[in-house]
Amino acid sequence: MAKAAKQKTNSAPEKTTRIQEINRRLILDAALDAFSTYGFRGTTIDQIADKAGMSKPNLLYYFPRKQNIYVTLLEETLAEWLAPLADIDPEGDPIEQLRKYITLKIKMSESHPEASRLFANEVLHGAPAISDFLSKHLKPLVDEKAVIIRRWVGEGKLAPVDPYHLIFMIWATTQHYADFDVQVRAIMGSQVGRPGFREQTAQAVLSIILNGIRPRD
Amino acid sequence: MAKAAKQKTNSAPEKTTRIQEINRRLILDAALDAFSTYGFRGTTIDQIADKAGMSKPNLLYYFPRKQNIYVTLLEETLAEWLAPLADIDPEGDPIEQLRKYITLKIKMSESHPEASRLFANEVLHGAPAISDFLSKHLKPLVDEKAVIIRRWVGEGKLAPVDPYHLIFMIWATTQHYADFDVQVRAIMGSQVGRPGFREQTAQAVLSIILNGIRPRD
DNA sequence: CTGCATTTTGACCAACTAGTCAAGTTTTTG
DNA sequence: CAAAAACTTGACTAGTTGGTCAAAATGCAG
Repeated sequence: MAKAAKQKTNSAPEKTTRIQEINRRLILDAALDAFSTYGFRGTTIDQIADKAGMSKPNLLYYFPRKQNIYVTLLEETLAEWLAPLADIDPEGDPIEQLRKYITLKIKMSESHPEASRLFANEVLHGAPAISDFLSKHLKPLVDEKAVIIRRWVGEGKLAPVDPYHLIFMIWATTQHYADFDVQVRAIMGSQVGRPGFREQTAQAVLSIILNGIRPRD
Repeated sequence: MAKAAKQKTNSAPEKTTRIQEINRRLILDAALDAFSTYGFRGTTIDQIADKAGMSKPNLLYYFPRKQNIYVTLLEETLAEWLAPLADIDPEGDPIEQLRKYITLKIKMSESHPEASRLFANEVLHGAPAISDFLSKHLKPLVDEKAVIIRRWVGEGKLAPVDPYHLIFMIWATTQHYADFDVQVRAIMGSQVGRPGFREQTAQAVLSIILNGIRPRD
């Protein structure tokens, strides 16, 4: 949807200039910061323009509507955010695959908390901009992985567990550290910033979930 | 903070009339609905007044500022929301106590999803209105329960687990079903509404977490 | 270096929104 | 039942915000 700047011709090519590339990036970075902190309604175009170091009309030259910036950001983010799930290998060792997945998600939660918050905010408010994406891309992917997990359970490689709830639990737990960062900090204080905190978190989460789904006799 | 309507005298008593009681309730109910769906900035006073069936100036007669409604709601909600954690019995059986806690949280997530979303939204945006509450009330409570859990671990009644991360995991997982309801529905479809879904959820969550922290030899 | 396309911006507007106010209506109370 | 208190509202204001526009500045191909 996000139409770029005006072009010489009205045909397909959509060539982007050097300046366009730079400025669109500046805008998107600034917008991610703002949207993830204040939400869509709580963010003004002026704020984004300021942060991006340009005038409001100039920003609107690249993204004619505020909504365009928001949707572009979500689209950009979602693919990347879901990649690790797609990477779960049906032929790998179940516990090992899930360990890798959880570890990666915790890393992402630490390195891109704004992306997590942007997404959380959108879903929290009913996902008006991405409900299509959820049903057309997310659901099939999860369904696919659920089949694999269910097979693993059938083969006795995992304790009997509902695959969907397991995936929700992994999402909820890992993203909690990004989305509820303020609360985590209020409770754990200075520990949060310290080096090694992520490893400690990963250790605790992995220990509970993996032991929770390890096959028992 | 939330000052009630004008009173006869300017002394302490703060007596509330029948009408005040009814109307404040109408306003707060309408506001919870709106704030939890659209967030603070996304909700207008007119919206709340409409939903509550009164004029905007009349609403402002009861809550002179939009902020007042919001803060009152958060305060009202938080105490109730935290009660189950406070109820964990240091002398009870660890697994049983945690089972009860998790079950209760999942029930609340289903019966009061708006409250969960209101809170999630506030924390997601940096908890500007309740950071005091977090450090002055939530932290001490969690610290207190962490000591208990740590003792349980020491006594060999639970597998070695960091109490804070365990509590975060319980919060994250249970509240996920309220906060990310749209996503859960997009993926699990019609199952979500069906009777027994909550029991199925509770079963899955309990199974993973409790087995994850059950003492191992 | 010249002419055209691209980029940038100050000034502006219309819609929206939190909050005010004075004048009315209803409820309570002595 | 009359006066006082409590409640209700239409009309309004001031500030904010998304978006427009025409004109100026800059970049770039030949």
